[in-house]
Amino acid sequence: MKALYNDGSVNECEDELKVIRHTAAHVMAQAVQRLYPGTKLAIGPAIEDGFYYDFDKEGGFVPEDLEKIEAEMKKIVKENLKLETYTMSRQDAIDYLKSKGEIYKVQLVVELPQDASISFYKQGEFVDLCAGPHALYTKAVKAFKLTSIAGAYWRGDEKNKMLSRIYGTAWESKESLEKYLTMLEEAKKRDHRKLGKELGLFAIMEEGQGFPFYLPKGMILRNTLIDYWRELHTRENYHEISTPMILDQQLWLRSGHWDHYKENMYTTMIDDQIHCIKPMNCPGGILVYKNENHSYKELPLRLAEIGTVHRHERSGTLHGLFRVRCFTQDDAHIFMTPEQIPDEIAGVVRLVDEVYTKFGFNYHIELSTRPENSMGSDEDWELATNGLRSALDKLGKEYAVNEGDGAFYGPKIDFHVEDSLGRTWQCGTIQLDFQLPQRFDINYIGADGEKHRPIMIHRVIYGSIDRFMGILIEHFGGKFPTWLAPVQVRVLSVSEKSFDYAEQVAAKLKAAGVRVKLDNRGEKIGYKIREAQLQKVPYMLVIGENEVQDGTVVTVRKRDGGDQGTVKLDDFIADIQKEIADRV
RNA sequence: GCCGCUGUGGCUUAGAGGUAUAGCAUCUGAUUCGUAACCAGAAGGUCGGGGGUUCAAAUCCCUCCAGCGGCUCCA
Repeated sequence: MKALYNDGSVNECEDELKVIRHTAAHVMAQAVQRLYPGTKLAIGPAIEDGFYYDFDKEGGFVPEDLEKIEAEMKKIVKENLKLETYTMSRQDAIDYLKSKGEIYKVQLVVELPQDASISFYKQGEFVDLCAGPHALYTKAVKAFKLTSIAGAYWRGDEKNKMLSRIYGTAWESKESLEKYLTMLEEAKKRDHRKLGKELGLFAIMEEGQGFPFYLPKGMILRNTLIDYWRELHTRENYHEISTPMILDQQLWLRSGHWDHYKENMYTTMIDDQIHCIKPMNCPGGILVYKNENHSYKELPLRLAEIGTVHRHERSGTLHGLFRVRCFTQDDAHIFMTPEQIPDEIAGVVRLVDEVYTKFGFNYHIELSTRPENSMGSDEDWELATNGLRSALDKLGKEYAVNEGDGAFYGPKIDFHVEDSLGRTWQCGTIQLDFQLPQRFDINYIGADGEKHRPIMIHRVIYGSIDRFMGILIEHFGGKFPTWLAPVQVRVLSVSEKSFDYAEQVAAKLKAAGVRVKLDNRGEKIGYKIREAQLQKVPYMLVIGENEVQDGTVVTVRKRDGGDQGTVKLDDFIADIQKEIADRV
């Protein structure tokens, strides 16, 4: 596709969708200004999957406005206006925008570098300050839909005025648009908040905003994840500990959390002394390390903790299990010598890879560097950042760099998993920390008999077990593999004549370590199957007179494969036990 | 926190100033049935909380609470 660049040239564009979406944003702004004269424009970029434009309009927009705007946009597309571009001198641009009352655009021009070329794009009566590139004609915007209205601060700063943002999506063809909208529908069906309710996994109540309740079935899923985690960490020579939920404020002053994280911490008074509900497990882990003397021979020392933390997140940011105020980390703190850094990082990266692969996730890695408002010296930060970088390079892992997104005590490697719908979520992280060992003055005795300072890694694999569960629910759409399924088998009797045998079958399965539920209600078999299907139980065993007569067989129905025919109960048990043990 | 929208029995939902809809789930009875919903009946709601307007409020107004979308993508 050819695009119009702001030097006036027409060239093949690199990113067709981006050009279409950016032009769609202009078409939308044009439609809005036609329908609601006096509406001021802020910014309107192309984004992933679509575009938005921020408007300053008295009274904002209501949902019905979207239809009107969409209709006007279709008109503009049909008019097939030609896009033109031209530049203005700085002062002319400011004067022009001022004359039109576009105060936000004026501000944008004022903040542009002195030597910047100030370009405008024009289509019909509509003119917008813009760097382009854009489509040649408005008809390029042929497949679009406005999706939502939202508030957004001018320049993303909450001290500024709240503007009205309209989001839309735009594609190169009607088919792609349809496909995208279908994907959105599918994502909605898989929403973990919806499935969590339907499958009886967890609940969030008004009485505890951001504090999830786990229901019996959710608890099975959660414990199964923890069992798997424990097995791996035992194998990898981690030592599991548990540290208190509430600790004296002095600890948090020393760790630096009080300075850097105070607004997110809950506190409580104990005997007139401020105590903090832990928002992180690290200070506790350090106290455990400090509890005794250590030799270099013990290093690396890997202390793991299934640690529940509480953080005050702003009410508007809460979201199901993805963003909560109480969650449990599969945490570990590794204390080591500087020489051990590369191997330890590599070990964690391999472990993360093993776990994510087990769940069928693809993932990508990001390296986050020093943020503003961080503690420690430049040298330490550089050393730590290079340590992470070289570990990743040595492993040959590809990664993106996220400048300024590190923790306040050190740089980090983040793992972003991609679910079955192609969305990504940050889960695992490895953080290198030179600060806390200093602050707590921890050390080990080296081969030279002298004290040395260990280096510390903070790492999680699931991240938050709660969030990971939410991701798993959406990733599998509630259809968990057998080893994770809260109920693995439902035994369904056809009629009263098979109640007794059904009960025996269920008892045998239970004894074999299978999570089984017996359905001996006086309902038709079709009804029982429907309910088991809706609950997404992997296996259903239909028990009727045929099975009773033989006395050793069951008829198997699979959640995804339907009727599997009749097999020996012992064979079924052996197969499902293997499936569960292999965690496939 | 901020902006916008929403809030009706456990769940999904009708209702837009005049006595609270329906389906699913629940309970009771009947049915004994072979791969996604058998039939009949019953019970269940101070319409998110509080305040106001009105002869009369689920419905209009104020306020608080909660949920949802967004506030990161920078002409």
